[in-house]
Amino acid sequence: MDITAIIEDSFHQSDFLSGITEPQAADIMNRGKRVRLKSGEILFRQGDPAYKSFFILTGRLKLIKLHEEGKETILRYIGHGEITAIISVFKGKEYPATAESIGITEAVGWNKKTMEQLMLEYPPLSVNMLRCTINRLDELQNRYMEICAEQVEQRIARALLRIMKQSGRRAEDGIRIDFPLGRQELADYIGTTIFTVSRILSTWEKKGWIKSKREQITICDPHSLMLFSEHP
Amino acid sequence: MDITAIIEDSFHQSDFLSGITEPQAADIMNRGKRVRLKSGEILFRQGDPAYKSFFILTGRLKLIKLHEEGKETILRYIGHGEITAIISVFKGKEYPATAESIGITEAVGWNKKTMEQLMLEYPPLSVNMLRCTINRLDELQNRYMEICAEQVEQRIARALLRIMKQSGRRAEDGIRIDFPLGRQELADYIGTTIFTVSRILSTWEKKGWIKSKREQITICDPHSLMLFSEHP
DNA sequence: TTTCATCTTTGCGTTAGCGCAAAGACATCG
DNA sequence: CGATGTCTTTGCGCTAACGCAAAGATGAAA
Repeated sequence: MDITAIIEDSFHQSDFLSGITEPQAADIMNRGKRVRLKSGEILFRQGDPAYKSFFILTGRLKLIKLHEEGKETILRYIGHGEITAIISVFKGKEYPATAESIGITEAVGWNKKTMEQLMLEYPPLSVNMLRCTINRLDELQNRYMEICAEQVEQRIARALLRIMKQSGRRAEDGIRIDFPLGRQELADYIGTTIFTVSRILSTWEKKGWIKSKREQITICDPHSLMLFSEHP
Repeated sequence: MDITAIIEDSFHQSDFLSGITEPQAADIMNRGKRVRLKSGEILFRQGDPAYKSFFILTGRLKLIKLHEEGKETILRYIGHGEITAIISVFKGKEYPATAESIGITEAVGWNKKTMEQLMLEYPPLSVNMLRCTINRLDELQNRYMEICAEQVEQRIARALLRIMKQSGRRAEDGIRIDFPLGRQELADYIGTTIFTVSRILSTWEKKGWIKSKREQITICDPHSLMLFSEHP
């Protein structure tokens, strides 16, 4: 896919580029370094010095935080038009998490110096970055509250709905999550085990709320799921 | 306490004011509205339109997020030199949480317009706000990972240590958390119940790691607690 | 000092969810 | 096509933590 086409595509929905004209966006993208990842490659690794921020053009990243004991937690999925690792604009920081591609993924990366320059030239960028960060904080605050206050079943419902909103595509039988999402991953996203996720998805499938294959989930009845997530 | 003295005090440790000179800080503070709260008053309420950001001069806030079912989660404690509700610089947002004072608390509040003006006049402010937000996101990502990967006992240990770092004061018998912190609050902070917290603190008290009175905790042996939090 | 409200502790029964094991389903590759 | 590796399901026993109840401690107010 050609970069101008990609930019045009990302352009209209990107929070990061709001207030930026299309030619300006093209300039911004051209001044970063293009990265192409196959599926499952690591873009940056938790603990490494954070020297670049990235903007997703196509594909998707999974942001994973590793616990000492080996368990991993999925902080979020990052889709096209989104920015990540903003932390690199500050000195001496490390990446707080690992980013792994899901499917073929293209991104643009800027180092600290370039990003500082861009922020000077395009003032909306700073504010956009602040807004993006605040939105993520807000989302995580909600998830934190949920994990504190809700039972596993309810949290899985909310997780599915959240991921559906961010990455759902219409299919004939419902709304399909458009990237491979295994039971273990869902477990790592909400803080439970693969067994519990599997059991719960099974019961929902019997109720007709969802359909699922290996690493593939379709929500057939979002309404019921939503009702349940609010009044389990 | 006189405002110039307060500013001088906050000044040297405030992430929000880094890169700002003392007279500039005084100007910034004078252009906001001063607020004085008794203990337990609400500064802003979750769901209300977010029209002001606040900087804490003295005292402390508790940031609480309410769940539908009435359960509340404590997102963080905000001490002097810290800023909160940055979200108010964006249009049409609501406060995502409630801020309640702990002890007599003084703050400065700026509305969107004033804050925008200040950000133009003092460029470091934007970057500082971004850094503050990123730091908070980072802290919450850590807590999220912990709640996903660790057992209650370990999480209480980490919570105590975290709060100790942020609000601990030397006392003869250890490091005392310098604001009233009840068992229920600690439970709301890490996502457990008052009973479990009470039981665990009791065992630690028997081991001599902590001393505790009503709403008052002193960490006598931070080292043991830290070892435990890492290798339970 | 007594009263009252609030906070804390502890015992005890219950349970949601964990974690292992083993079998089944599915995709990939030679 | 069979073989292999990965993902998923399900049964089963277990335990960490919950949640109630009731008693005890503490501080503030009257």
